[in-house]
Amino acid sequence: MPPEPTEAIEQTDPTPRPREPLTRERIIETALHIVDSQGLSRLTMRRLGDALEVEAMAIYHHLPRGKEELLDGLVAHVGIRPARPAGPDGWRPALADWAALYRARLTEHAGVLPLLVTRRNPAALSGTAASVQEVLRAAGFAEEAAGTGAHALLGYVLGHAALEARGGARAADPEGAVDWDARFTAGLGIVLAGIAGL
Amino acid sequence: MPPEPTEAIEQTDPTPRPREPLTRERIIETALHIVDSQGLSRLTMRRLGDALEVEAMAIYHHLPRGKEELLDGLVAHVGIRPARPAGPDGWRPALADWAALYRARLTEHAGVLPLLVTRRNPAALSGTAASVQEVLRAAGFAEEAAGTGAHALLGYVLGHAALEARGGARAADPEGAVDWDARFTAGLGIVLAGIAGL
DNA sequence: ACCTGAACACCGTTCAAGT
DNA sequence: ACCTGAACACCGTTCAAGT
Repeated sequence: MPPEPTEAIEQTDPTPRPREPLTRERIIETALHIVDSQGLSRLTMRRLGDALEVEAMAIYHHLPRGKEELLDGLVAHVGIRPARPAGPDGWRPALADWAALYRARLTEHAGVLPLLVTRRNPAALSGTAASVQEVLRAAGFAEEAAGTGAHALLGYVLGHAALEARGGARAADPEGAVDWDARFTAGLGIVLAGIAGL
Repeated sequence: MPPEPTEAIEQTDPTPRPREPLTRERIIETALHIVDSQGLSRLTMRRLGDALEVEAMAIYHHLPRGKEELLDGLVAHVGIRPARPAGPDGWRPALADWAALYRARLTEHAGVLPLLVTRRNPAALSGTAASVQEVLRAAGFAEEAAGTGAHALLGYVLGHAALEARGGARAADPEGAVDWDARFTAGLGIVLAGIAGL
């Protein structure tokens, strides 16, 4: 018995099912997957198109500013902001939780870290700093102290994540491995204690 | 009276004088100048060759690993390490001075900041961390405390420089300009006080 | 030893064209 | 509206060749 025609076509044609439609969200998530698995330098519009099963030029229809907009999207995608705490003394655990979570996301997606430092996406980093400052201000800190604390904390988290992500910075410790979790937490304690003393 | 022949040649020939010979040092300094004035993205081997009045391919003779080696050279060129203090209590001013100097270099050459986060040049950042840790260890800190302090301080300096360099991170301060010098010094005080309490 | 010229395999992006 | 194909002006890097 000969095979049913349409079935035979479906088996030989390499792309039988209609593809999921391209969206900004799907493009950025696929790009992040490439960065995580292959590194930032291997994220090209052509390779991204391949991963999306589409020609590279189709991406420009959803991200008119091209690769610039793609990289800005990656930065915004990994960033998170602190939640406003309930009680008046809740700022310290709230910021400690946020810092731990932010650090986890940054080390998880270490490939985007250089973008945080390069991109002039004003909303990304300054918005995060503003949120931290607002938490401190709501807890009763003066404007200037809240600003100092926000930059000290965000700076520490970013910088420590950079040290971790590079795997380097072993700090004269040739044989033993550094316990980065413990080290981050200890440094975080230093910064938070210093902010409390403002 | 007709002009003296060799002089006439010197006036019409566009490249009369013998060029300074190419060296690794001169290549890296010229590259840094391009990064400072035009941005990291405009540093290309061809443009660097133009600036050196040489074909791009000549650079490979002095930097066999090509652009990779060039970028590593830039990172090493802007980095500085803390000096070992004289007295036993000198660690705090010594590290404060170093931090201020390092921050100044990083913001001056903001274009190389992304490279510090990207480059897997193990000697660059880990060597700096090791030097800071050694200053603390020599001041009597235990191994683990010295490591924590070194990473906290270096992390803060790197992260704060990143916040500054992006100009962003205005922290809910739409109208007024941030006094970055004062803010860096205040945050540095927080971190150093925290280290002293270890 | 040091530099050049031509070539290769890539990039990001445009633009007219297809459906 | 959404995607494609061909083209343009660039990249980093190689390699044989010049001096």
